[in-house]
Amino acid sequence: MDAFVARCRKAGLAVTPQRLAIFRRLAATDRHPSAEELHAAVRREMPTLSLATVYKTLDALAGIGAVRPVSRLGARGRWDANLEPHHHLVCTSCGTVTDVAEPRLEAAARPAAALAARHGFEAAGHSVEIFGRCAACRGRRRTGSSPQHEGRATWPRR
Amino acid sequence: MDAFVARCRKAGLAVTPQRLAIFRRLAATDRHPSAEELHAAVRREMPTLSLATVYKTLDALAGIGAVRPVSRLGARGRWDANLEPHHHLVCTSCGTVTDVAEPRLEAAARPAAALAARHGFEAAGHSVEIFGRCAACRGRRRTGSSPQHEGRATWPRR
DNA sequence: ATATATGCAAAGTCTTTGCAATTCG
DNA sequence: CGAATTGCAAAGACTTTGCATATAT
Repeated sequence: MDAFVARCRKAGLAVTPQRLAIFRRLAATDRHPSAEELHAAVRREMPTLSLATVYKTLDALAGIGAVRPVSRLGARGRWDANLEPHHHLVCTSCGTVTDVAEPRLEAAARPAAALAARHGFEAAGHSVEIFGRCAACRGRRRTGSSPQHEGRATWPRR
Repeated sequence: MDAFVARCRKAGLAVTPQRLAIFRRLAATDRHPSAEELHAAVRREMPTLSLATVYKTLDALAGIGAVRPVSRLGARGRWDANLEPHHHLVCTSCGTVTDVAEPRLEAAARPAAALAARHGFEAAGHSVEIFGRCAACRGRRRTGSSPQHEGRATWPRR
Protein backbone atom coordinates (compact mmCIF):
# COMPACT_ATOMS: atom_id res chain seq x y z
CA MET A 1 0.00 0.00 0.00
CA ASP A 2 2.87 2.33 0.80
CA ALA A 3 4.43 1.38 -2.48
CA PHE A 4 1.22 2.30 -4.19
CA VAL A 5 1.14 5.73 -2.61
CA ALA A 6 4.77 6.29 -3.48
CA ARG A 7 4.07 5.28 -7.02
CA CYS A 8 1.23 7.74 -7.34
CA ARG A 9 3.29 10.55 -5.87
CA LYS A 10 6.19 9.83 -8.14
CA ALA A 11 3.90 9.92 -11.14
CA GLY A 12 2.23 13.11 -10.00
CA LEU A 13 -1.13 11.47 -9.39
CA ALA A 14 -3.12 12.78 -6.47
CA VAL A 15 -3.75 10.21 -3.77
CA THR A 16 -7.46 10.33 -3.17
CA PRO A 17 -9.66 8.19 -0.93
CA GLN A 18 -11.34 6.83 -4.06
CA ARG A 19 -8.08 5.71 -5.60
CA LEU A 20 -6.92 4.17 -2.38
CA ALA A 21 -10.15 2.28 -1.91
CA ILE A 22 -10.27 1.04 -5.46
CA PHE A 23 -6.68 -0.08 -5.45
CA ARG A 24 -6.97 -1.70 -2.03
CA ARG A 25 -9.94 -3.66 -3.18
CA LEU A 26 -8.35 -4.77 -6.41
CA ALA A 27 -5.16 -5.76 -4.63
CA ALA A 28 -7.14 -7.82 -2.15
CA THR A 29 -8.74 -10.12 -4.67
CA ASP A 30 -7.56 -12.48 -7.35
CA ARG A 31 -10.95 -12.63 -8.99
CA HIS A 32 -10.10 -10.15 -11.73
CA PRO A 33 -13.15 -8.00 -11.23
CA SER A 34 -14.70 -5.77 -13.83
CA ALA A 35 -15.15 -2.07 -13.28
CA GLU A 36 -18.73 -2.64 -12.25
CA GLU A 37 -17.84 -5.34 -9.78
CA LEU A 38 -15.24 -3.10 -8.22
CA HIS A 39 -17.74 -0.30 -8.07
CA ALA A 40 -20.26 -2.45 -6.28
CA ALA A 41 -17.67 -3.70 -3.83
CA VAL A 42 -16.05 -0.38 -2.98
CA ARG A 43 -19.39 1.29 -2.78
CA ARG A 44 -20.23 -0.65 0.32
CA GLU A 45 -17.68 1.38 2.22
CA MET A 46 -17.90 4.52 0.11
CA PRO A 47 -21.48 4.87 -1.07
CA THR A 48 -20.89 8.05 -3.03
CA LEU A 49 -18.33 6.49 -5.35
CA SER A 50 -19.40 6.80 -8.95
CA LEU A 51 -18.87 4.24 -11.65
CA ALA A 52 -17.29 6.88 -13.84
CA THR A 53 -14.63 7.42 -11.22
CA VAL A 54 -13.88 3.72 -11.17
CA TYR A 55 -13.31 3.76 -14.91
CA LYS A 56 -11.18 6.88 -14.74
CA THR A 57 -9.20 5.52 -11.84
CA LEU A 58 -8.47 2.18 -13.46
CA ASP A 59 -7.29 4.00 -16.52
CA ALA A 60 -5.10 6.33 -14.50
CA LEU A 61 -3.61 3.53 -12.41
CA ALA A 62 -2.96 1.41 -15.48
CA GLY A 63 -1.17 4.40 -16.94
CA ILE A 64 1.35 4.36 -14.12
CA GLY A 65 1.59 0.59 -14.07
CA ALA A 66 -0.02 0.12 -10.68
CA VAL A 67 -2.74 -2.02 -12.16
CA ARG A 68 -3.27 -3.83 -15.41
CA PRO A 69 -5.97 -5.32 -17.56
CA VAL A 70 -6.06 -9.10 -17.31
CA SER A 71 -5.47 -9.46 -20.99
CA ARG A 72 -3.56 -7.17 -23.27
CA LEU A 73 -5.83 -8.08 -26.10
CA GLY A 74 -8.22 -5.26 -25.45
CA ALA A 75 -11.74 -5.36 -24.27
CA ARG A 76 -13.46 -5.87 -27.59
CA GLY A 77 -14.35 -9.17 -29.19
CA ARG A 78 -11.95 -10.29 -31.85
CA TRP A 79 -12.19 -13.45 -33.85
CA ASP A 80 -9.96 -16.04 -35.41
CA ALA A 81 -10.58 -18.90 -37.80
CA ASN A 82 -7.05 -20.25 -37.40
CA LEU A 83 -7.50 -23.30 -35.21
CA GLU A 84 -3.89 -24.42 -35.39
CA PRO A 85 -1.95 -23.84 -32.20
CA HIS A 86 -0.41 -20.43 -32.43
CA HIS A 87 0.45 -17.54 -30.20
CA HIS A 88 0.09 -13.81 -30.25
CA LEU A 89 2.38 -10.83 -30.28
CA VAL A 90 0.24 -8.07 -28.87
CA CYS A 91 1.42 -4.52 -29.36
CA THR A 92 0.53 -2.52 -26.26
CA SER A 93 0.93 0.68 -28.22
CA CYS A 94 -1.28 0.21 -31.26
CA GLY A 95 -3.14 -2.94 -30.28
CA THR A 96 -2.33 -5.04 -33.33
CA VAL A 97 -2.11 -8.77 -32.84
CA THR A 98 0.35 -10.82 -34.86
CA ASP A 99 0.18 -14.59 -35.01
CA VAL A 100 3.25 -16.67 -34.42
CA ALA A 101 3.55 -20.40 -34.80
CA GLU A 102 6.50 -21.62 -32.81
CA PRO A 103 6.84 -25.28 -31.87
CA ARG A 104 9.28 -24.42 -29.11
CA LEU A 105 6.64 -22.36 -27.43
CA GLU A 106 4.40 -25.39 -27.56
CA ALA A 107 6.93 -27.40 -25.66
CA ALA A 108 7.26 -24.46 -23.36
CA ALA A 109 3.74 -24.62 -22.17
CA ARG A 110 3.81 -28.35 -21.64
CA PRO A 111 4.13 -28.20 -17.88
CA ALA A 112 0.85 -26.38 -18.09
CA ALA A 113 -1.36 -29.42 -18.27
CA ALA A 114 0.15 -30.95 -15.16
CA LEU A 115 -0.09 -27.64 -13.40
CA ALA A 116 -3.69 -27.25 -14.36
CA ALA A 117 -4.52 -30.75 -13.21
CA ARG A 118 -3.16 -29.90 -9.77
CA HIS A 119 -5.94 -27.32 -9.60
CA GLY A 120 -8.55 -29.86 -10.64
CA PHE A 121 -8.62 -28.13 -13.98
CA GLU A 122 -9.09 -30.05 -17.21
CA ALA A 123 -6.89 -28.29 -19.75
CA ALA A 124 -8.12 -28.19 -23.32
CA GLY A 125 -5.45 -25.95 -24.77
CA HIS A 126 -3.36 -22.92 -24.16
CA SER A 127 -2.01 -19.86 -25.79
CA VAL A 128 0.92 -17.62 -25.09
CA GLU A 129 0.45 -13.90 -25.27
CA ILE A 130 3.62 -11.88 -25.67
CA PHE A 131 3.16 -8.20 -25.19
CA GLY A 132 5.41 -5.30 -26.04
CA ARG A 133 5.91 -2.93 -28.94
CA CYS A 134 5.66 -3.89 -32.56
CA ALA A 135 8.20 -2.91 -35.19
CA ALA A 136 6.04 -0.10 -36.52
CA CYS A 137 5.51 1.45 -33.11
CA ARG A 138 9.18 1.14 -32.26
CA GLY A 139 9.93 3.03 -35.44
CA ARG A 140 7.52 5.74 -34.40
CA ARG A 141 9.58 6.33 -31.25
CA ARG A 142 8.15 7.07 -27.89
CA THR A 143 6.48 10.40 -27.48
CA GLY A 144 7.01 11.13 -23.81
CA SER A 145 10.04 10.57 -21.64
CA SER A 146 8.35 9.16 -18.56
CA PRO A 147 8.13 5.42 -18.13
CA GLN A 148 5.51 3.89 -20.36
CA HIS A 149 3.32 1.23 -18.96
CA GLU A 150 0.75 1.27 -21.64
CA GLY A 151 -1.69 -0.54 -19.52
CA ARG A 152 -4.74 0.83 -21.17
CA ALA A 153 -7.63 -1.54 -21.47
CA THR A 154 -8.46 -0.76 -25.04
CA TRP A 155 -6.78 0.73 -28.04
CA PRO A 156 -8.02 2.99 -30.74
CA ARG A 157 -9.82 0.96 -33.32
CA ARG A 158 -7.96 0.29 -36.49
CA MET B 1 -13.94 -24.61 -47.05
CA ASP B 2 -15.29 -28.10 -47.66
CA ALA B 3 -14.27 -29.00 -44.17
CA PHE B 4 -16.25 -26.05 -42.94
CA VAL B 5 -19.37 -27.14 -44.76
CA ALA B 6 -18.94 -30.66 -43.50
CA ARG B 7 -18.55 -29.37 -39.99
CA CYS B 8 -21.76 -27.36 -40.19
CA ARG B 9 -23.69 -30.28 -41.62
CA LYS B 10 -22.40 -32.62 -38.98
CA ALA B 11 -23.46 -30.20 -36.28
CA GLY B 12 -26.85 -29.67 -37.84
CA LEU B 13 -26.19 -26.04 -38.71
CA ALA B 14 -27.69 -24.80 -41.93
CA VAL B 15 -25.18 -23.70 -44.51
CA THR B 16 -26.28 -20.26 -45.58
CA PRO B 17 -24.63 -17.76 -47.90
CA GLN B 18 -24.12 -15.46 -44.94
CA ARG B 19 -22.30 -18.07 -42.91
CA LEU B 20 -20.15 -19.03 -45.85
CA ALA B 21 -19.21 -15.45 -46.57
CA ILE B 22 -18.44 -14.63 -42.97
CA PHE B 23 -16.34 -17.72 -42.47
CA ARG B 24 -14.53 -17.29 -45.76
CA ARG B 25 -13.61 -13.77 -44.85
CA LEU B 26 -12.45 -14.66 -41.38
CA ALA B 27 -10.41 -17.57 -42.66
CA ALA B 28 -8.74 -15.31 -45.21
CA THR B 29 -7.25 -12.91 -42.72
CA ASP B 30 -4.96 -13.08 -39.75
CA ARG B 31 -5.94 -9.65 -38.50
CA HIS B 32 -8.37 -10.92 -35.89
CA PRO B 33 -11.22 -8.71 -36.93
CA SER B 34 -14.07 -7.62 -34.73
CA ALA B 35 -17.68 -8.34 -35.61
CA GLU B 36 -18.02 -4.86 -37.02
CA GLU B 37 -14.93 -5.15 -39.16
CA LEU B 38 -16.18 -8.44 -40.54
CA HIS B 39 -19.54 -6.92 -41.22
CA ALA B 40 -18.01 -4.04 -43.14
CA ALA B 41 -15.82 -6.40 -45.15
CA VAL B 42 -18.45 -8.98 -46.05
CA ARG B 43 -20.96 -6.30 -46.78
CA ARG B 44 -19.02 -5.24 -49.80
CA GLU B 45 -20.04 -8.45 -51.51
CA MET B 46 -23.32 -8.95 -49.67
CA PRO B 47 -24.82 -5.54 -48.98
CA THR B 48 -27.89 -6.85 -47.20
CA LEU B 49 -25.92 -8.60 -44.48
CA SER B 50 -26.88 -7.32 -41.07
CA LEU B 51 -24.58 -6.81 -38.14
CA ALA B 52 -26.90 -8.87 -35.96
CA THR B 53 -26.37 -11.81 -38.27
CA VAL B 54 -22.62 -11.44 -37.96
CA TYR B 55 -22.89 -11.63 -34.20
CA LYS B 56 -25.25 -14.58 -34.33
CA THR B 57 -23.07 -16.34 -36.86
CA LEU B 58 -19.84 -15.91 -34.91
CA ASP B 59 -21.59 -17.27 -31.89
CA ALA B 60 -22.97 -20.24 -33.80
CA LEU B 61 -19.65 -21.03 -35.46
CA ALA B 62 -17.77 -20.74 -32.20
CA GLY B 63 -20.27 -23.18 -30.77
CA ILE B 64 -19.22 -25.85 -33.24
CA GLY B 65 -15.54 -24.98 -32.99
CA ALA B 66 -15.19 -23.61 -36.50
CA VAL B 67 -14.07 -20.26 -35.21
CA ARG B 68 -12.88 -18.92 -31.91
CA PRO B 69 -12.47 -15.72 -30.00
CA VAL B 70 -8.87 -14.55 -29.96
CA SER B 71 -8.82 -14.67 -26.22
CA ARG B 72 -10.77 -16.93 -23.91
CA LEU B 73 -10.86 -14.25 -21.29
CA GLY B 74 -14.12 -12.85 -22.48
CA ALA B 75 -14.87 -9.57 -24.10
CA ARG B 76 -15.32 -7.52 -20.97
CA GLY B 77 -12.66 -5.52 -19.20
CA ARG B 78 -11.22 -7.23 -16.17
CA TRP B 79 -8.51 -5.92 -13.93
CA ASP B 80 -5.62 -7.19 -11.92
CA ALA B 81 -3.36 -5.57 -9.34
CA ASN B 82 -1.05 -8.57 -9.24
CA LEU B 83 1.99 -7.42 -11.17
CA GLU B 84 4.04 -10.52 -10.48
CA PRO B 85 4.43 -12.82 -13.45
CA HIS B 86 1.60 -15.28 -13.35
CA HIS B 87 -0.64 -17.15 -15.69
CA HIS B 88 -4.30 -17.87 -16.03
CA LEU B 89 -6.52 -20.91 -15.96
CA VAL B 90 -9.60 -19.81 -17.87
CA CYS B 91 -12.70 -21.92 -17.57
CA THR B 92 -14.49 -21.94 -20.88
CA SER B 93 -17.65 -23.07 -19.19
CA CYS B 94 -18.19 -20.54 -16.43
CA GLY B 95 -15.59 -17.95 -17.35
CA THR B 96 -13.72 -17.82 -14.06
CA VAL B 97 -10.04 -17.01 -14.20
CA THR B 98 -7.64 -18.54 -11.71
CA ASP B 99 -4.12 -17.27 -11.26
CA VAL B 100 -1.22 -19.67 -11.24
CA ALA B 101 2.37 -18.79 -10.48
CA GLU B 102 4.66 -21.41 -11.93
CA PRO B 103 8.34 -20.65 -12.30
CA ARG B 104 8.78 -23.50 -14.72
CA LEU B 105 6.38 -21.84 -17.09
CA GLU B 106 8.47 -18.72 -16.88
CA ALA B 107 11.64 -20.46 -17.84
CA ALA B 108 9.89 -22.44 -20.48
CA ALA B 109 8.57 -19.39 -22.24
CA ARG B 110 12.01 -17.92 -22.54
CA PRO B 111 12.31 -18.56 -26.29
CA ALA B 112 9.53 -16.02 -26.57
CA ALA B 113 11.73 -12.95 -26.47
CA ALA B 114 13.98 -14.21 -29.25
CA LEU B 115 10.97 -15.20 -31.28
CA ALA B 116 9.43 -11.80 -30.87
CA ALA B 117 12.67 -10.06 -31.81
CA ARG B 118 12.69 -11.95 -35.08
CA HIS B 119 9.47 -10.09 -35.86
CA GLY B 120 11.00 -6.75 -34.93
CA PHE B 121 8.93 -6.91 -31.79
CA GLU B 122 10.22 -5.62 -28.47
CA ALA B 123 8.82 -8.00 -25.88
CA ALA B 124 7.95 -6.55 -22.50
CA GLY B 125 6.41 -9.64 -20.99
CA HIS B 126 4.18 -12.57 -21.64
CA SER B 127 1.44 -14.56 -20.14
CA VAL B 128 0.17 -18.06 -20.67
CA GLU B 129 -3.52 -18.65 -20.88
CA ILE B 130 -4.62 -22.20 -20.26
CA PHE B 131 -8.21 -22.89 -21.12
CA GLY B 132 -10.43 -25.80 -20.26
CA ARG B 133 -12.91 -26.69 -17.53
CA CYS B 134 -12.49 -25.81 -13.91
CA ALA B 135 -13.06 -28.28 -11.08
CA ALA B 136 -16.49 -26.89 -10.27
CA CYS B 137 -17.71 -27.17 -13.85
CA ARG B 138 -16.32 -30.65 -14.20
CA GLY B 139 -18.28 -31.59 -11.13
CA ARG B 140 -21.41 -30.14 -12.66
CA ARG B 141 -21.05 -32.59 -15.54
CA ARG B 142 -21.69 -31.79 -19.13
CA THR B 143 -25.26 -31.22 -20.07
CA GLY B 144 -25.33 -32.39 -23.68
CA SER B 145 -23.58 -35.28 -25.33
CA SER B 146 -22.36 -33.56 -28.49
CA PRO B 147 -18.82 -32.27 -28.64
CA GLN B 148 -18.41 -29.11 -26.65
CA HIS B 149 -16.30 -26.37 -28.05
CA GLU B 150 -17.46 -23.68 -25.72
CA GLY B 151 -16.07 -21.01 -27.91
CA ARG B 152 -18.43 -18.33 -26.82
CA ALA B 153 -17.02 -14.86 -26.65
CA THR B 154 -18.46 -13.96 -23.31
CA TRP B 155 -19.78 -15.71 -20.28
CA PRO B 156 -22.63 -14.95 -17.96
CA ARG B 157 -21.55 -12.37 -15.44
CA ARG B 158 -20.80 -13.64 -12.00
C1' DA C 1 -4.14 28.95 -4.73
C1' DT C 2 -4.43 26.04 -8.47
C1' DA C 3 -4.28 22.13 -10.87
C1' DT C 4 -6.67 17.65 -10.39
C1' DA C 5 -10.16 14.60 -9.36
C1' DT C 6 -15.00 13.54 -8.43
C1' DG C 7 -19.91 12.86 -9.39
C1' DC C 8 -23.60 13.30 -12.26
C1' DA C 9 -25.99 12.88 -16.36
C1' DA C 10 -25.84 12.52 -21.09
C1' DA C 11 -23.85 10.52 -25.07
C1' DG C 12 -21.47 6.92 -27.40
C1' DT C 13 -20.19 2.25 -28.59
C1' DC C 14 -20.75 -2.54 -28.73
C1' DT C 15 -23.82 -6.57 -28.34
C1' DT C 16 -28.13 -9.00 -27.69
C1' DT C 17 -33.00 -9.87 -28.33
C1' DG C 18 -37.84 -10.26 -30.30
C1' DC C 19 -40.24 -11.10 -34.21
C1' DA C 20 -42.07 -11.33 -38.93
C1' DA C 21 -40.42 -12.75 -43.34
C1' DT C 22 -37.44 -15.83 -45.71
C1' DT C 23 -34.57 -19.79 -46.65
C1' DC C 24 -32.50 -24.43 -45.88
C1' DG C 25 -32.87 -29.40 -45.67
C1' DC D 1 -43.45 -28.44 -45.29
C1' DG D 2 -41.21 -27.64 -40.72
C1' DA D 3 -37.32 -25.93 -38.46
C1' DA D 4 -33.75 -22.81 -38.59
C1' DT D 5 -31.95 -18.31 -40.07
C1' DT D 6 -32.09 -13.59 -41.54
C1' DG D 7 -32.80 -8.54 -41.18
C1' DC D 8 -34.64 -4.94 -38.79
C1' DA D 9 -35.39 -2.16 -35.02
C1' DA D 10 -35.49 -1.69 -30.32
C1' DA D 11 -33.46 -2.74 -26.01
C1' DG D 12 -29.59 -3.66 -23.13
C1' DA D 13 -24.91 -3.47 -21.41
C1' DC D 14 -20.64 -1.33 -20.98
C1' DT D 15 -17.68 2.72 -21.31
C1' DT D 16 -16.52 7.51 -22.16
C1' DT D 17 -17.17 12.45 -21.93
C1' DG D 18 -18.40 17.34 -20.43
C1' DC D 19 -18.81 20.19 -16.89
C1' DA D 20 -19.70 22.22 -12.29
C1' DT D 21 -18.21 21.22 -7.68
C1' DA D 22 -15.03 19.60 -4.40
C1' DT D 23 -10.26 18.22 -3.04
C1' DA D 24 -5.19 17.30 -2.93
C1' DT D 25 -0.78 19.28 -2.80
